Amino acid sequence: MGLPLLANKKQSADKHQKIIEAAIAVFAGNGFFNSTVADVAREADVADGTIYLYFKNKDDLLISIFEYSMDLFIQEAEAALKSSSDPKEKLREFISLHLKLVQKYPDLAQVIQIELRQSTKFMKEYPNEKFFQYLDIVSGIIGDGQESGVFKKNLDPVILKRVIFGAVDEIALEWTLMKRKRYTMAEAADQVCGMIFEGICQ
Amino acid sequence: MGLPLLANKKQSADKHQKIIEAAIAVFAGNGFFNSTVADVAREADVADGTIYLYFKNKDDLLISIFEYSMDLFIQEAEAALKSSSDPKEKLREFISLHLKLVQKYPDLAQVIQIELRQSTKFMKEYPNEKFFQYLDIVSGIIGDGQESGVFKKNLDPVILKRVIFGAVDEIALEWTLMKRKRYTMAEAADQVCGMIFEGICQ
Amino acid sequence: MGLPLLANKKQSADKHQKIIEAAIAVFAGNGFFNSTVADVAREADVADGTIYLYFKNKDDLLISIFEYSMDLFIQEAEAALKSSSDPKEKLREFISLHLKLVQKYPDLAQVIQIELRQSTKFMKEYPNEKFFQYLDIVSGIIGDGQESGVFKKNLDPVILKRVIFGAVDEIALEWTLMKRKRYTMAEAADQVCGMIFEGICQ
Amino acid sequence: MGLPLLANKKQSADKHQKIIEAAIAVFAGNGFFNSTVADVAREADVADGTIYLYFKNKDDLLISIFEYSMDLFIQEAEAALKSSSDPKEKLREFISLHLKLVQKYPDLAQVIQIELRQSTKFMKEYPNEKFFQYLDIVSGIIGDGQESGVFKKNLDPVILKRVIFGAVDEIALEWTLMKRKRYTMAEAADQVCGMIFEGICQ
DNA sequence: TATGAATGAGTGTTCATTCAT
DNA sequence: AATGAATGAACACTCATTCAT
Repeated sequence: MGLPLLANKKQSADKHQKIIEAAIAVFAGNGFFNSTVADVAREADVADGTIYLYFKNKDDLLISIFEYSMDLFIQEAEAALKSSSDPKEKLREFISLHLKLVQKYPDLAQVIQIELRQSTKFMKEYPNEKFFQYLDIVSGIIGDGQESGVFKKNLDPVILKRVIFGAVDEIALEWTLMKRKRYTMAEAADQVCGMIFEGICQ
Repeated sequence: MGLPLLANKKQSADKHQKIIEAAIAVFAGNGFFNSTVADVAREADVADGTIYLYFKNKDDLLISIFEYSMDLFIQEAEAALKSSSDPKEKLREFISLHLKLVQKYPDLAQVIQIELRQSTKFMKEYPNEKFFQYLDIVSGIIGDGQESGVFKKNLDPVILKRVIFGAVDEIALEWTLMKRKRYTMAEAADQVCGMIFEGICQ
Repeated sequence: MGLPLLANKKQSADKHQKIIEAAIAVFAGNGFFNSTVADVAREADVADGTIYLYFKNKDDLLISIFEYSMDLFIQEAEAALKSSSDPKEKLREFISLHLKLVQKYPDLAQVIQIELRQSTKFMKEYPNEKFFQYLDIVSGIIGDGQESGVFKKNLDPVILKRVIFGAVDEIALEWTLMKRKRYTMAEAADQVCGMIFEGICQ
Repeated sequence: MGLPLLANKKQSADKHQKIIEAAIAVFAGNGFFNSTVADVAREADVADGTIYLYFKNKDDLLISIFEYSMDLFIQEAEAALKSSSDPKEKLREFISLHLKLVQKYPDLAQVIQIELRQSTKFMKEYPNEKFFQYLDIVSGIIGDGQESGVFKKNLDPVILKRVIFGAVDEIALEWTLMKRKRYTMAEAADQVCGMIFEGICQ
């Protein structure tokens, strides 16, 4: 009696996951608004109605993708950042990781970067905690660096975290949309780190 | 005989402009997909059908906003950049200008930054020349700076222009979406320039 | 002062005629419902609004075509039927004429045969006098023929006129729609007359 | 487990049929172009969207009516024609049957005769096979009759089948549109057969 | 749980008609 | 008389969501 329940729970989790993954693929391919719930259902190989057993509505599906992916990103980031204690190395690691993740999960990245922003409703109303949590990894590193004297103290971490995220994310976005890749992610990471650390002036 | 024609032309241009402006306001407020053509018509104080006398369809309206705004941005940027010949000053001017423009035309900025990116179709299919033209102002400045020895030569202008644009645009985006402004655009411009020019390392 | 008026009247009549002819061409090509008033205006080389100076509405345009064409058909039929006094010859003449007219005015024929029938409203509500007048040419001939003993007296002219018209009109319709003509109208006229006069039995 | 599926299939077929019948009634009453899909839905007592579960679009509904009715006609005709082997009797049977069918399914007949012809697109583009199949029943009978010497050999079956169909169909059409019936279908059948077999000449 | 047929509100778009010029 | 810009009602079609099975 316990086992079947467990089995069901697992099956249930599997189906939830299956739908999430289907939604990521579908939304990345066609855009959130141009995709139908039926498209997602077909991709996930479930009935339309089944989606509503796992998600409140279509918007909830998008939000769930976001939370799922931010959890994934945060988890991977925290794991990766343990290896080093030097703020500079940590920041390099973070930038490199973000770009790697975009490369590893291109559909996911596209949904996050493009489709999510589309929903003004989402951007304005949804308490975007997970994203701030992700961003705060950056401001944490900056704060540590400023304390230990590695980074300049006159730079405002609130602004800086956005500047760094924006720079890295724009590169990631371009890379996602580019058909013929003109540079590797490793090259891009080097360039971005170079610029952020030392600036562009001679 | 010539005058009425002129008047008509002007009136016609006025109505075109009126619809564009209405669309910017509506799309910024609700998002492109959540706005109806009827909403735009109401805002522009014209009949629904009138929209279709000036624009092919709803998508065309979005694209027109984009072209209109990029023209505006490019024009303002070129005017502003004439004042100085120092690449560093020019870049500072450009960054400052972009942020000022976003502040001056917040609805327009929001449509460009958010609504436009939503349309995967748009991002993937529309030959995004005007945007590249805008971006190329940055790579032009970088190129000049590298030639004259002001900027480091080992940085790839193709990547760099994106990094700079991403950093600036993310700040602009956050500022647009922030309800209670926690910093001024001038402060932000200083911080961004500081980081870009000299880097974040001590 | 008299002349310009006359000239205007003539010009006015010309424009009326021009619109009728444009409407015939457009409706024949695309069907009444798939054609727009603007299409007709363009074809007639007048402004959209001008159509409404000469016709009450789009339906009126169709009815006017019908009346115009039936007048034309009746006029040509009456002229042609004067030449002979033999009912059999007259009927042969009528059949031949109808087919010739369809061949001569294919667009007109198509509008009458197809587009007119579409409008149930028209078929049911419009007092279809002109068409009955045309049909009555046939019953007149039959009546004469029965009186003079050329045609069988036990046939009901009311039914018969329809049978004959239906037979002829179906041939005309097929001929109008056929792309590669497989028989000439003269052949068809011969066959139809042969059948109607002598029947199909050996 | 099998039964519910069967029930569903049957129910599904029922709904398809229900919509077809509603469409026939609505199109016959108002004409295809003057009827809305919502009208059909209301008549069929289903939601607007349901129509699109069974038919591709409004045109498809019209075409489906056509195919449905031609199948019905062909089936009834083939059944009726088995009883006799005499070409003359067979032709009489066919004519009588066509008129009876029009009387039995007046709405259907009207849609076929009138509404279908309206759509130039349909008449020109739709590969009208079913209708030709129906017409070919007539040419088959004629061919047999000519072979067996019952019908004149100099008459072209291609033209003749149209002449006969046109004659019969015009009678049917008039009868459908006539409000006060001035003759019975049986009378009409007799008259038509008399004329077709023996001609109108004394 | 899972299904998928059914729903019906919602919307982009067309076009007959009007009317100020 | 003639224009054609403007109107706004109308409609085909879509799709998120529900619910009986």
